[in-house]
Amino acid sequence: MSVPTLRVYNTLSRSLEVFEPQEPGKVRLYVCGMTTYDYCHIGHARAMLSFDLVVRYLRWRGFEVTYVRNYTDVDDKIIDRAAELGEDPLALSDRFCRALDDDLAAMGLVLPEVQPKVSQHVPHILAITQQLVDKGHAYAAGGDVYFSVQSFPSYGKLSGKKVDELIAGERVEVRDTKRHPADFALWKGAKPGEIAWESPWGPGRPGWHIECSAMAMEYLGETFDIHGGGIDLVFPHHENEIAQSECANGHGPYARYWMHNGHLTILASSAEEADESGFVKMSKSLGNSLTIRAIMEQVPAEVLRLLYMESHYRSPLPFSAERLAEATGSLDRLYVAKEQAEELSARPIGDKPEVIAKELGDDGQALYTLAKGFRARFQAAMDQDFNSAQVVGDLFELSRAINRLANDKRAKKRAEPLMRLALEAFTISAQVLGIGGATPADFFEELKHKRLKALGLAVETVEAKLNERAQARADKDWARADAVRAELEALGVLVMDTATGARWRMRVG
RNA sequence: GGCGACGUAGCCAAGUGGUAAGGCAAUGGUUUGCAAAACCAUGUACCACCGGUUCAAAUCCGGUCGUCGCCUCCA
Repeated sequence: MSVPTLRVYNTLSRSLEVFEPQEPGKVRLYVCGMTTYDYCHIGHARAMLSFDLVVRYLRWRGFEVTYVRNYTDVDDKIIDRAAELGEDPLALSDRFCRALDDDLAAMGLVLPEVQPKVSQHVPHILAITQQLVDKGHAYAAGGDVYFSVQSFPSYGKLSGKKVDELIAGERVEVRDTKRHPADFALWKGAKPGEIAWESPWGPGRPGWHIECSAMAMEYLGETFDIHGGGIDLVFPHHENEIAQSECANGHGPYARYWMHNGHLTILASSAEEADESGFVKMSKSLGNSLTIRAIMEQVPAEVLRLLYMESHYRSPLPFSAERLAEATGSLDRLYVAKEQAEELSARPIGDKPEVIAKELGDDGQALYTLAKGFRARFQAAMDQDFNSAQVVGDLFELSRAINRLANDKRAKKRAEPLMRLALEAFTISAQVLGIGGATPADFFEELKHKRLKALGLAVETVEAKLNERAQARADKDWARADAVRAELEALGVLVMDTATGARWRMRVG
């Protein structure tokens, strides 16, 4: 038997690697956070959720994780937006930092140990810049300071780009002040009226990439384990981070494993955006973004989580209203099963699950096998580059086994030990995927509440109709009862008659 | 054009060389006053295409086509 190993896809090597942290048992992780000039959209949420999964799993796996995620609060876009609104740039970014905090908290993300901001790390940034100038890797030009890509022979090792080919690219910003078109600003001289800090090269502010190097190294050291971010950051952002950091330090590696999440894509809204597949990346510049808060008004946060966890974090994820509705139904299904399991495990009967499994025949054995093996299968799947999709599939199989047993009147009475075992799977899932941890009743309530609100319906309206229907049913006036049910359905309310009275839920989509 | 990723049933989606999880949708059934939910049953997916390696490939290699991403701000 080999020791179970965690394998991680490393963008640097374009392959799955066995994960071994620099210091055994401890993981230092840096994730590129958001530039806070607006509300975050559900594409950003995917990045956040992807690394939330990574952090939670590493911890579940026994690693001690130091998680750093920054806010980029000094940036051209922030400055532009602030100027537009006549607001102080730092006040504006602070406002959106807090909005982001609210969004992420609502989604139940674990909090990083450190959440540094660029504006609080300018001295360190200047120190690194000075170091790079001193070592001949950077040069001042005008009020700016540029990093010289030609001074770093392995420039391009992350993205697979070659410096020579970047010259040819017409898309590289051409400025006379730069020695090479691909050189990038470490420090940008301030234009009149712009937010600025003093520096040996005059007043200015940090360039885009340097802040992550400064913050990552400040909290995690010159070499740390994992650096994460969206796939779009590979070039130039992460490539540049490597260059400037390894040159400043005089050694590599900067980050040992580079992890990148795939994009959320969305059906193109306009013809000129549309291509063969019809799906394009969600981004603010394409004007097709849906904010996290807008989605969370419609459905519980866990729905988004399930939707994301159903795909592997590196795959592109086509988002649509239909898929959101589908995920809502799927999550509902999981909670129906969980509720069954909770109800049937309420009263302990004191028998061992394996004994009960035998007693209850095939269905009992099936649930026992699925529930007992869940932890091992979970780890095997997650060890393979965080394969949450496989885990979700397993959860559905388990749910079906729970429901099957719960349908059997005789088995019901004896199922407690098995149901208890099955609920452990939900606990694991809740800990790591953040799915299935709520009390079913709470989940159903939240879903109802959000759907009603989205549709502008009052609970009282629904309840009045339900009462009316209950009366009609009591009178055995089926025509009347069905008519009321049809009215409710027209409103999006689905009614389910149970032994303990009618229950209802909101249709989604 | 360069670099990278991907191409699995109507849709979404796992798959760590040994003959394909799961979800949605659909059809039939059990259940129900009728429904809904749940359960059962039903899908031969030429695993994009063409070659190659192997006793054995969706899985490895090469080529072709297609899609997406990056090469400009971007999670």
